[in-house]
Amino acid sequence: MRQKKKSEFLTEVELEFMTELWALGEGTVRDVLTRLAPERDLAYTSAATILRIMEQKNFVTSQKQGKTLLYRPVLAKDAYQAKTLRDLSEKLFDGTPASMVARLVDDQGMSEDALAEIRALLDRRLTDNDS
Amino acid sequence: MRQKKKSEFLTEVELEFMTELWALGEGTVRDVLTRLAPERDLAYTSAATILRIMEQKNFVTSQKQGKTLLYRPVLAKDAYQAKTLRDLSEKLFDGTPASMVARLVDDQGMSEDALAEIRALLDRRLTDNDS
DNA sequence: TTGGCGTTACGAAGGTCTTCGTATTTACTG
DNA sequence: CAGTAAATACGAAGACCTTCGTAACGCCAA
Repeated sequence: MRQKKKSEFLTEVELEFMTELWALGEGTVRDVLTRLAPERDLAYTSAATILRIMEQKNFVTSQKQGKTLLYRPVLAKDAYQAKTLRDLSEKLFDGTPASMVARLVDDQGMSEDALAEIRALLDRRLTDNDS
Repeated sequence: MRQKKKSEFLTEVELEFMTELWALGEGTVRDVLTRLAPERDLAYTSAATILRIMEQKNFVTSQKQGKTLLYRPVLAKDAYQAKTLRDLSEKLFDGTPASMVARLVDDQGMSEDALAEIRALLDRRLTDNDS
C-alpha cells in the first residue's frame, strides 16, 4: 500500500485549522473548534476527523493529555509561509520572486510605511550578506 | 440546479493549461498539448476535457476557427496573479501583504540578484510616490 | 462497579478533480 | 455522395476532500 500522493500542502480546511494551532501553539480538538467563527458551525466529530487526517499527513503530531489528544504543528508558520511562496512563485510567477513583489507592490493597497519597512528589511538582508 | 460552488481559482491542472494560454495569447487544444513537457504524456481527449471545463467555469472563452476551437483566457495573467496574492495574503498572512514580502525576503533560498531586483523595484515605487 | 459524558476511531455519503475511452460531429477529398 | 482524419461531447472510473453519524473507548463520580 503506497503512501498515496505526497501531500505537501494544506487543503482549505486544514489551513483553517492550522491557523488556529499556530496561534495557540498547541491545542485539542475542542480548543480549535472553539476558536472558529460561530457561524462556521462544524460538528465536533468533523473537527476531530480533520485533525486525525492532518496527523496522518504529518502536518501535526499528537500526544495524550489525560483522555484527550493535544495537537502541535510540525512546521512553524514561518516555514510553511516560505514554502507556499516558493511554490506559488514557481507555478504562477515564472520562478522569479521579484515579479511577485512587483505584482504585490502594484496591486495591493500597501501603505508608504509598509513599503519603507520592507526596504529597510531588504537593506539589512543585503548588507548582512555582503559581510 | 444550482450553479454549484463559485469556483474562483484554477485547479492545479487548469493553472498548467492557463499558463500556456497566457504565453500563447490564445490557442487550440493541440497548441496547449504540444507545449506541455513531453513526459507529461496526457491524452488529447483529456486536454480537450480540461479546456471545456475551464470554459464552463468561465476561465476561458472559445471561438470556432474552421473545425477547431480557439481558446482565450478571460483574465489576464496580471489580474489573476493579483487575485491570487490577495487571497493568499488573507488566508496565510493575516491580511497584511507587507508580511508576505518580509517572508519572501527572509527566505534563505532567495538569490542575491533577486533581492537586489526587489529593492530596485521598491525604490522606484517609493520615489514615484514622492513626486 | 456501573452509569454517563466527552473523546477518539471508523465508515460512508456527496462533492470535486483528473484522466481516459467511446461515440458523435465536422471538414475535406476523391 | 461516401470515406477519412481530426476534433468535440459525453460518461465513467478512481482519487481526494469535507462532513457527519455511529460505535467504541476512557475517565470519573455515586
